[in-house]
Amino acid sequence: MTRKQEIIDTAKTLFRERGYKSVSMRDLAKVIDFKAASLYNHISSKEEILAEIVLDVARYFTHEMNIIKSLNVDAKTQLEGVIKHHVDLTINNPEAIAILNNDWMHLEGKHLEDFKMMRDTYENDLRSIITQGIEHKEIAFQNIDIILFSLLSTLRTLHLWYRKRSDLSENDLKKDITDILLKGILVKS
Amino acid sequence: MTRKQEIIDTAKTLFRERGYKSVSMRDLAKVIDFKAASLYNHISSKEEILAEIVLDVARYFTHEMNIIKSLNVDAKTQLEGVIKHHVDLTINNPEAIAILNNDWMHLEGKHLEDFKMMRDTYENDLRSIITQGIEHKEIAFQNIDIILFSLLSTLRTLHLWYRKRSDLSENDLKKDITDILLKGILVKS
DNA sequence: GTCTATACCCTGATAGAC
DNA sequence: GTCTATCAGGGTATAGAC
Repeated sequence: MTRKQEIIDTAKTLFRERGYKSVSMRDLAKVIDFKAASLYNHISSKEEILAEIVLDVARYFTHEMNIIKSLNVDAKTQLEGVIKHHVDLTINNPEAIAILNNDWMHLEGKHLEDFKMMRDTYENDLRSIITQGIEHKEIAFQNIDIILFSLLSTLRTLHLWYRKRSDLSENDLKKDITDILLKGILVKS
Repeated sequence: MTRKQEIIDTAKTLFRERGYKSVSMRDLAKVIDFKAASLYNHISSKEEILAEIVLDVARYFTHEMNIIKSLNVDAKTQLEGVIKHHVDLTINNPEAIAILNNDWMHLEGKHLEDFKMMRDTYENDLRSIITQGIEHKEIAFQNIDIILFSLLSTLRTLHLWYRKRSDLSENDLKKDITDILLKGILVKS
């Protein structure tokens, strides 16, 4: 692991616990037994650390969504795929998801622009899947935005709950979350 | 409106937009055409402003939950009541809900303790309602914590979505949210 | 690549004149 | 009750020795 990666990993933990704005470069340096000035040999600014954390996850979500879109399967299967990769990421990188949720607003300039673009594209792609599901009568409930909102609310805050209930196996979690999110949406078959 | 209330109302807007830690007392003072020092004639610290905002909402939720518990109605009706007062508060005080979600961790001492106590009590009350619903066969899905999590995730982040879709009437929002949250949980009748 | 020293600015908060 | 002046501390970041 490079020094830069060590800095980012440490920042992930601290940013999640206390929030980006509440963690100083001195705090960060202390954890890895450095002086704050030394951090700047590996990163160019505090905001760069935030951007690496947040944009990395955002790119991952974008990538996964593109795979799902390319599969040419029905809406239900696509939604299952979306839920699956949210759960995967929640388990493998909960800090990054928490930071993305809470501190994306502290990105600056092009980082902020890129983030918003990826987020909006992701939401639009998901909306398209839902619309398709309604057209093909796979989805019963008619209000597209409410479905979109309800799905994303649950998936984006999953990390808060997995923390308390990490005794749940990955597979059980996937099954239960998929059940509760889709059974209310899908036409009973 | 007292001066103190004016300060708190202004803080609500700023804290929501930029986060508690990113808003300085000078920022706050500037908006209401004050010098920062003058704020301290009305409030004793920055954290007191946060506490007033957050604990106010927390007390409101606690109060509403106590009313619902006292009603002696079935679980479905109780859940509808919970959803209703979340929607009410989202429409009437979205800033406070956003700040509660994002910045409660910056409360200190007794304020922090009180907040956590009220939050935990609320979650336990809601869990009891769900448990009761399962026992009385009103609720089909069996995993109590997943139901609790899914409900609260959606209700707590409703403010993010109402902002974008404030064209929705209050009643339509209540109906649609109640539908999507309960139809997946309740036994088809 | 890490350190010490430090620049420069912003922070919450207080003292005391008016 | 508002102001000016100020304090003590902490923020990000850089310069330059080693």
